[in-house]
Amino acid sequence: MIDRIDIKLLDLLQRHGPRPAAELGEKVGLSASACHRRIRALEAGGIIAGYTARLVPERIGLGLDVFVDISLTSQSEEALTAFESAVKSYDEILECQLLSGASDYRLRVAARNVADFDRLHRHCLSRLPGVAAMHSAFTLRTIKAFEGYPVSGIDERR
Amino acid sequence: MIDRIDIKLLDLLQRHGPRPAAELGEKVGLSASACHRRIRALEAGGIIAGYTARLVPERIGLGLDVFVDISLTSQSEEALTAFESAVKSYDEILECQLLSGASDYRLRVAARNVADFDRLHRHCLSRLPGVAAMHSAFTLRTIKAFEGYPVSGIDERR
DNA sequence: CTTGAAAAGCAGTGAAC
DNA sequence: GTTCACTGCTTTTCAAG
Repeated sequence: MIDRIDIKLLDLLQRHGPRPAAELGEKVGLSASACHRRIRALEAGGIIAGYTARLVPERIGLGLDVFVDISLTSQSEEALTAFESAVKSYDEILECQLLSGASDYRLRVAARNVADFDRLHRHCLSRLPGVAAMHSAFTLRTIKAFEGYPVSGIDERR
Repeated sequence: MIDRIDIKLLDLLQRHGPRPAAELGEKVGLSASACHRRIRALEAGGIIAGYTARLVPERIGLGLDVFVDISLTSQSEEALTAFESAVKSYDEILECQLLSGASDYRLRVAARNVADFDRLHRHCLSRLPGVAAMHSAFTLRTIKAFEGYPVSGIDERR
């Protein structure tokens, strides 16, 4: 269902967005309309969820990137649900996963600076329900920022 | 320099990508060309780094999301540099940060499944230079996936 | 059923106000 | 910041493989 050309397309789309489809077609050796059809198919097939602008966090004043690991006092269905819906309601929480291992949840938070993180901590993190312990780790330096999934290996992976 | 309209624009661009600028303009109360000019200014100002297609990892066979925390045997300049350039060379490593706290580095890795992660572990992680200890945490469930920075608070943050 | 060329429509782009 | 006009991309159509 997904062939080499689709993989190339996905790679280009991840790197450069939906810029002139004709150009994309040229790069993968496809006519403009054929390329257009494939992209629409990838969108319709739920492989492409949508398109976004990649913002530079420093340039919008969000220079501090923090991981917050949290364990809960209770693992009951209600406790998890309450915690998760609180997490979803805060825009400042960028990501949240339930992890294997020691801590239960890992959040990712962006703040302007340490003082702003303190504000976030009081205003948002401390209001999350059922928190037993919280541990923050600051990003000192980003070696590699997320820039898309490795798509070239899809065929080997199927 | 960045006003309310820019903030609205950034928010829309993060959510929906660079889709018809005329539509964007309408939503923020701007003519098509005024909107276009603002977007170009945001791009030229380095606030917008580019555009990407958001892929659904499960649909490209990458159902397993893993954090790998790593500490090094040496903190020397050379050791850090060697480690970091190795990290950058592997496409399978999606992200990498230098963190405060116990572990030195945190990587994020996407794999097809547990067996594929094992392959990655042997083929890529174990080849990183100067690793003293490695600890992996699997994402059991994603409560909130990254969908852009909270842009509405920028003006308060300046 | 799929592909590519061409036509029609519409959005992006720049100049003038 | 807006209007207008033009260029060029996207999208549809249609005919051929």
